[in-house]
Amino acid sequence: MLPDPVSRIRRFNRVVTAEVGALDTSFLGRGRPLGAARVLNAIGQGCGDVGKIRARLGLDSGLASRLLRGLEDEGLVETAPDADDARRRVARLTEAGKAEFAAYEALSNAQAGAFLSRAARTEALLDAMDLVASTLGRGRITVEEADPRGAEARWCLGEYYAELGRRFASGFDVARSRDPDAEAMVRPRGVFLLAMSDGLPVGCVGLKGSGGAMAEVKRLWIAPSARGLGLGRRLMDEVEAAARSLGVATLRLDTNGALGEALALYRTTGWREIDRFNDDPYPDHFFEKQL
Amino acid sequence: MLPDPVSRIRRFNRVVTAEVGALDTSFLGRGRPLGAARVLNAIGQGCGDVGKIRARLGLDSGLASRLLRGLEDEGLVETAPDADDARRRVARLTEAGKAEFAAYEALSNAQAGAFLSRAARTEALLDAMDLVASTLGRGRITVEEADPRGAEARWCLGEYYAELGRRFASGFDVARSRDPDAEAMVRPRGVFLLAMSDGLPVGCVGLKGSGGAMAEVKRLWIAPSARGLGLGRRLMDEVEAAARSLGVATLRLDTNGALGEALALYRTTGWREIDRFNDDPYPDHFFEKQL
DNA sequence: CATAATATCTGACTTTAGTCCGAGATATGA
DNA sequence: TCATATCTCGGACTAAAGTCAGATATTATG
Repeated sequence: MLPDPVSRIRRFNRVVTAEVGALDTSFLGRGRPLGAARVLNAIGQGCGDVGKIRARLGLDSGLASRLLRGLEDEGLVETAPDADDARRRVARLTEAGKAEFAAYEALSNAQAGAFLSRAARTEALLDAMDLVASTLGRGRITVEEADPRGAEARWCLGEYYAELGRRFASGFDVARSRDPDAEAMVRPRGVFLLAMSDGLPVGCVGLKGSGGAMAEVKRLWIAPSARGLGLGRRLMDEVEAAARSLGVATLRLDTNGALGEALALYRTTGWREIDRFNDDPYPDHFFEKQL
Repeated sequence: MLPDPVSRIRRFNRVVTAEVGALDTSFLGRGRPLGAARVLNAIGQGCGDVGKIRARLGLDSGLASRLLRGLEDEGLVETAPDADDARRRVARLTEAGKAEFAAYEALSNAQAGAFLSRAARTEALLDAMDLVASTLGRGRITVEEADPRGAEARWCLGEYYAELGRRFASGFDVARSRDPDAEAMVRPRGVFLLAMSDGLPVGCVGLKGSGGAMAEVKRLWIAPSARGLGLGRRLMDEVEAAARSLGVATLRLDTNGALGEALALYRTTGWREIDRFNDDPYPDHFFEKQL
């Protein structure tokens, strides 16, 4: 019964509940009760609707209202009725509120930095934390359209290229590949989708279109921390839906036999293997799907 | 600034505070306030002294006393003065208390099991959880003497042999090695030390003695999740102290060049490389240290 | 337009956690 | 032995979190 899986999970819970509170005490560092600090931070992160705040923090309507009033009395928050539906109210930070929010952020960053500077084997630890967080937070992973030239997208693509370099026997050099220009992956020609898990990008896929009835799926990548969560399938479903919304009737893609998970995914989701349709040196498998 | 280390840590904190509470709600599942449930569980885990409960849970003396009284009123706990020092009181579970404790345990196990059954890539996830938990809980790692024939010790030794098998080009077969019999690693001839991190064994070392002035350090192993925390050095310090307490004047050990971390440790902690002193087929480096 | 549903707010309330202090019993050391 | 320290306990208190039942304003619906 010793280090069986269940006792390992329970140990993780024990340690984490004991230590994470100590690790990030930023919510308690400025002489304000936890509840008020949480509301302030939710607003600072752009969650202004009173109802959303309630849902996000799991608060009773009365309690939420009173916490908001407290922040208003402190001069940190202003509320106004929603323009579309005057029953709702929207809260936003005043200048003083922004300063206070920034102070919380700085505290939290400082504490995370201090923890990191004490840790050994930082990269392995961060990878482990990413894996645990992605698994625990799998239910909150969102897929959203993004600009392929944005910071998150560029980071994902960089990781994707690096992984191809490791997995292809010949390595991988973007310059030798038929790299789609970003324009082709932006509406109205195409789209670029990012999977986000609590603020961390954990996957992407691009649709490279030309405005016609045919488009190509490119750059499907899942972060190592988020594999096994069914995210590849989800991204493919979403990119297909986006393709339909753009009037695309036929999808194509190319890939390499070294990417076994991807091959398996395509083969079980209605893709048909076809003949080579380009002269890119890297792919050796070609697929098509009618929408 | 994107997936920089600090934001990865903060994401981990966010996800874990949001999810771990939901993951293990066993302390709230039986209609008893958190504080009372925590005290009951501390007692169930053998932490009966009132003072120890206070220290472990970080409670004020008044609060602890009141929670205990509450559990007594429920008929779950009995207290009695300590035999050695009648100022102290010791609490123990009644039969009803044991049943209640078992119910909490069952709840917690069921929830951990349910989480596990939903997770993919279980082994990688558990390894990541171990690594995170060992790092976060590094301050609470204890080193204690244990029976080398106990379950924890046997598990550590099994992991140690498996690792040698992976790291030696020739593999490793215990039967071909000069395996010390457990008797030689038990007082008064020797000792066996276990490093425990929140209930999980994360390292071991043995001292094989014969009752004379010479003894041999064997089986130094650190769990992958606990490497980089300085635990090897700590175990060696403790085993040296134990050797001194047994009247040992000279320590020896053998090791293999494939175990680089161990070699580096010995070379920087006062060990002197000497000639081969046995005919074990696996070691190729031999060390000695005067105490 | 009347009615129902929705969103927020307020006031009154309870529960839980936590603090402070002194009392009483016991142990320790000059 | 006597002062002092230690340990637990209970009383009085506060703070924070959470609950519940209207009140009010707005929007949706037949």
